[in-house]
Amino acid sequence: METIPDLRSYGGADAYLRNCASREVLDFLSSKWVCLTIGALRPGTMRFSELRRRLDGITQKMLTQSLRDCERNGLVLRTVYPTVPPRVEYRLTDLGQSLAGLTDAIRIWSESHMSDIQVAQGEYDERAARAPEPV
Amino acid sequence: METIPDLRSYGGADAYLRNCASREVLDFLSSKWVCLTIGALRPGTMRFSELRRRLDGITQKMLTQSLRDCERNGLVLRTVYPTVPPRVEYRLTDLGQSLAGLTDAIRIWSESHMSDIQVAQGEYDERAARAPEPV
DNA sequence: CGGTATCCTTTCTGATACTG
DNA sequence: CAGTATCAGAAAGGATACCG
Repeated sequence: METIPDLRSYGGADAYLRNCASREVLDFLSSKWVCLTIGALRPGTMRFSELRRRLDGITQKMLTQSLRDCERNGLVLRTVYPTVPPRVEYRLTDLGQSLAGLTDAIRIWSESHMSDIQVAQGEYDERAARAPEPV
Repeated sequence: METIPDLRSYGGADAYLRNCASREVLDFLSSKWVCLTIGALRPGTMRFSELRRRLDGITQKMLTQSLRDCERNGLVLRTVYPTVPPRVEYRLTDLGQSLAGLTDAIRIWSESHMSDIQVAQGEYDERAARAPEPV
């Protein structure tokens, strides 16, 4: 017989609680390059240098770190071919694939609502500048 | 007649480019508390103190900052009732609602795949400990 | 109640140099 | 090619005190 402790969240996990492990997962997914890294790997296998070109502005260090973290969390698989020079390929695991659709949705939302947000920012800043304090 | 410049991304926006404004939007959505803040407001209006209790572990400063940023980006509406003591209510805008489903999906993924990730971490760390360097 | 302001620590990030 | 190592600056985040 199985225990089903709390069906409001999954397996008792609740990211709103500070000590729940899912909070750490969410924090990891919120790091700067994870969304773009996962998204870049979604179509298929890529080499390190290909990823570096795709993720415009990323440094070697951050790409390495992002890929290592993704690998450690089971999202990305790293394959080294012992050639000279070395060839290293990255691809999503099944777990990574199950996430990629969701992160891509966030990225596409960012792209498609970019101008809405710019308008909102402009209005907010103008209001803030016009009414610094009610004297 | 409409101009449709580049259909690979939305309105020409491409978060993979470092200077595209959508990159900033994506970075903002990747900040630590945004996902939980938006998610907490999804069911309806909430007061500051209610949010603070819901987002376990958040400091007053970070909640204020997160809400201000969301407000500035047009995701959240802030309403002040000039009573004593003051009553301040927060709710999602239509733009915020259009995002909330996506961020909630990420949070739920984190909760439902938490144990998969913990297993992956354990395996990765064990491999790293067992093969520190091929001598 | 719902904040601001300040200080301080930690984490993140980038730049640079070097390596098998 | 695909990293690692180190350093320094920037940014994020937290603790605390105070305010209308």
